[in-house]
Amino acid sequence: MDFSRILDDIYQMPASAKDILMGLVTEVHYNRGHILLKADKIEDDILFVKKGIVRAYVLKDEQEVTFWFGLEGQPVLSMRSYVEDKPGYENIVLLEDSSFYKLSREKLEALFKDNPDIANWGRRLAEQELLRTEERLINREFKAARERYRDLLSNHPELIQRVKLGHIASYLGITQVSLSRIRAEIR
Amino acid sequence: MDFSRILDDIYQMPASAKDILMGLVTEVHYNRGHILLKADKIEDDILFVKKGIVRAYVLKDEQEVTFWFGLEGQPVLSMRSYVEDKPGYENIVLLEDSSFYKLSREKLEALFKDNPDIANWGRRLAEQELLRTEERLINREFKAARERYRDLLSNHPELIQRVKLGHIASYLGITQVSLSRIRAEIR
DNA sequence: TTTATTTTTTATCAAATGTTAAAGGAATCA
DNA sequence: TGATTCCTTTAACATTTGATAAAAAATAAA
Repeated sequence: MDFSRILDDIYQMPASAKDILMGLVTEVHYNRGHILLKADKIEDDILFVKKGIVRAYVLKDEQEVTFWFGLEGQPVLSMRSYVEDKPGYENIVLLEDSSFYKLSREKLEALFKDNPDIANWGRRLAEQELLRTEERLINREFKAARERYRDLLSNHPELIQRVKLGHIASYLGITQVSLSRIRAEIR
Repeated sequence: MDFSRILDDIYQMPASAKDILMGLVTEVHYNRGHILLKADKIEDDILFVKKGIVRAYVLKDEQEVTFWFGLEGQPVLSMRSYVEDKPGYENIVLLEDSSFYKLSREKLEALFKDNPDIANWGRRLAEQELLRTEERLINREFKAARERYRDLLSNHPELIQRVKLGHIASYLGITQVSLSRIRAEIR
């Protein structure tokens, strides 16, 4: 997915503003297993997945609790670094060899102050992530794991091919054994 | 909590921009039990709690699943109306007689386009809510109900006084009976 | 206050999920 | 190919949570 399309999907800016962001972006590539963001570190960049897939997790008594998968087109950022300029809580690791569009947080912050169109682009980015995050929260709050697995199957069937079931179970908030039972039931 | 303080806590604007928002705001008051936002309706306003407390819930097979409590100073909005101008999924009801600061979403949207300072204020509002929402999601994802109840007790002891335990149980994602068991254990 | 109503706790039993261990499959590498 | 490693499923048992009902406590109404 190209960067121009990613920008437009968030907020349609005049060409002048869009060109500034297009000029700022760089591309990076890492292999499967690379840790893109580290917990307890202030992250200086925000990224967008060009190709590949990433997994966000938090450590809980030696266990990795997965709370997000990032697919093509999605923004990857340390929320607390982005919003409060403080160390974040999440680790983000590549599940496949992946490439990203990268923006400097510092430069972006300066543009927000200077350029009203880019400020509105940043506003829409946050608003859209906010809605998605609240929807994930509510989904989790009121659908059982069984139902959320079915939703995953119908909305993101490719995810189940590309991601280990242990990670999916952790994302659903159940053990891998329970997920196996659910899968056996459905078959 | 006064509106000027609420604005400043989100983002410090020059007086000129702040005065515009101060001029736009109105105050409203409703009694306990009043339904402030209705599911499946496009909401035209966004509000901030001046005094009182509200509860957001979604209906799930005749049952109300609580996913948020709004205390003094917090923004109250239909997320999907605010972000996508579509009907929302949540109901919000007053748990006490409460008063609010109210802003027209349409006028606010126009100001975002016209006024860069207000656009940045709107950006910060969304970013801060985003961080809070993601933290709630992660908390829920990796802390057991027992631990989250303890957190509530230490972070918002007043909530447990002001809100019925049935609502708290629903917020924690457990039955009222389970919450009673947890409370009995802790004593 | 007394009575009625609502909310919270306790008890009992059933159902769902977790834990641990072992077996079966799939993928990787020499 | 065969051996090794990693991933997924299955089984057995323990623990937790839910559902339902009833008792106790708290709140509201007469």
